[in-house]
Amino acid sequence: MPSRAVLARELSALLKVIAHPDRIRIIEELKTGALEVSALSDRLTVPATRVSQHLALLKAHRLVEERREGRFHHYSLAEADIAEWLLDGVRFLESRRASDIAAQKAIGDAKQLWRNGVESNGAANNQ
Amino acid sequence: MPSRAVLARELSALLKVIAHPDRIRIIEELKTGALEVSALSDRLTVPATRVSQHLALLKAHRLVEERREGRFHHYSLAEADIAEWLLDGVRFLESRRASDIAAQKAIGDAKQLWRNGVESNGAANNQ
DNA sequence: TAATTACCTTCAAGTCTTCGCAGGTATGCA
DNA sequence: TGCATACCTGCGAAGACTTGAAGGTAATTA
Repeated sequence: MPSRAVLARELSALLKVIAHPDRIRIIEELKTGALEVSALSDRLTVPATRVSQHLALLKAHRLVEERREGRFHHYSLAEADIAEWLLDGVRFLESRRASDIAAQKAIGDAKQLWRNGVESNGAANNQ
Repeated sequence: MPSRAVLARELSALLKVIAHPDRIRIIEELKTGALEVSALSDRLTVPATRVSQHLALLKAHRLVEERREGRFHHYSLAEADIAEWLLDGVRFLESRRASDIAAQKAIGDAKQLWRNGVESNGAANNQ
């Protein structure tokens, strides 16, 4: 009987692991197949040391798997679902961003009206 | 043209906001309707000050909305989608936990066999 | 008016994360 | 054997997050 509190702790631990720009990009890059550290380093333009540290963390939480071949370490997603789920998050974010831009425009329009001194306008009593 | 890097930064910022046990539980509680601070404090058994601080953060990122009525502040989810999305994450976690328990049981069984010295058993060569 | 309730904000301490660097290991090649 | 490549690990500084305490505000009640 995993209590809600326990589940929330575990989920937050998982989210914390994912919640880093570099690590999100690593997961995205690995969605299309395994890559080695240097390749990821190039694609993200992030020092290989840092990539390696991120990968160690992702691996510790079993989000990626390591396969060694000679001196190369190939990393791949341990669970493809997670990448899909992440992508849903991106979609959510993009729709929010779109509405942000609309809201920004509305504010801009309102300011424009205000500057022009159109106080006879009935819709000017917000805040 | 939001670059991948920018999107990854924004998504990680959003995930960081969500990635806290208390805040995950707050989002879960609000899924069924608006609640005031003291009600959340009771349900999570977390000091009201802390709940208030979490809510302020969630509100700043527009994950929740505030409606004031007398001295009560009712909070509700600003975007229902996000709760659904979170729930997908929980499901993912639960399936992973289930397989963990299975793996754990397999290890336990193996240890049991090992203790009993049943080395003639063909299925005893996992790690 | 004074007290109470419900909530908010600021602050300081403790903790956790991130990052580059220096120094390691393991593999391959000459 | 020596050297280069590909990667890893430990360390410490800088910064971010979490938390309770103290001291607010605003609305209700006596």
